Amino acid sequence: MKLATWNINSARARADRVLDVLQRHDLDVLALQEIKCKPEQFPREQIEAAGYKVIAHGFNQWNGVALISRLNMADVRTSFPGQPGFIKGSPTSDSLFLRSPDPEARALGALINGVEIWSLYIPNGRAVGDPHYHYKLEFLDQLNSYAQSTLNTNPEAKIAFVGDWNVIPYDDDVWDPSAMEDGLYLSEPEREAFFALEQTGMCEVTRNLVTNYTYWDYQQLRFPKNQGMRIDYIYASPALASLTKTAQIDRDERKGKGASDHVPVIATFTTEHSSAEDI
DNA sequence: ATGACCGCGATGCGCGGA
Repeated sequence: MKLATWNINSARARADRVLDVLQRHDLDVLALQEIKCKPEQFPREQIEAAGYKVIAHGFNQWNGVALISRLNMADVRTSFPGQPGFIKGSPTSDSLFLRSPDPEARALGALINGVEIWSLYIPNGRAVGDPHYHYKLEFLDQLNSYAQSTLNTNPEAKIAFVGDWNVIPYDDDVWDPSAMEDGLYLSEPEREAFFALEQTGMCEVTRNLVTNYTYWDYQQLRFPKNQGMRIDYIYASPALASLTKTAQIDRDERKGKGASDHVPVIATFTTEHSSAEDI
């Protein structure tokens, strides 16, 4: 199975690039973040004509996630158990948290070829100590709890958490750590919440196979100067991680007019009944 | 050139992104 994750920064503005990426990399599954539209606005015609199924989840111009797959998608869910919501004016205290009954469109899961795949858009956090920062940490903590309980029930489960994590795990994952406003993305609580997934057995599978950034800001010539950040990752459960074959980043996708500020992160797994090249 | 923010909805800017 060839799986990619990509923060597309508007599906409508980049419909042609989505189709290009699907076909250029011969993807089985593409998880998108920041589609910035409602499901009925998603540009699905060309993609479906190319033989893919599309599931989109979005409420408005903010956030939004999607799954595109040439394989069947079952058990679709638009939030994970415990996923927090955000209510404007929420207190910063962790104990008085933010549990809106309607989480934002930041998670979409489906069972594809025996793998439970989640397209995830972790909250930005805005600033250390901001209510959105606590929201971000709670989101990661609840995702961790979900992984833990799922793997407790079935240690052999094949699970993939893919997406835009908005965390810089190591200082080498950014061109200049001091450039981050007040240390957002690299604060210890954010890193601890990111790495806590490893304690459930989940493993980030691109770390040792590629060294490249996945995001370059549109401003200040960040891409030509290669001043980027590596914040898009693929976590896999033990049963899936052991099947990892390759990982890559499509850096060329950042070039030219009309690029997203993120590039696709791609991994292949030797799962059964998938594309011919996986045999 | 890989090149000097972008997308969205609502309008003539503000918000959010990172």
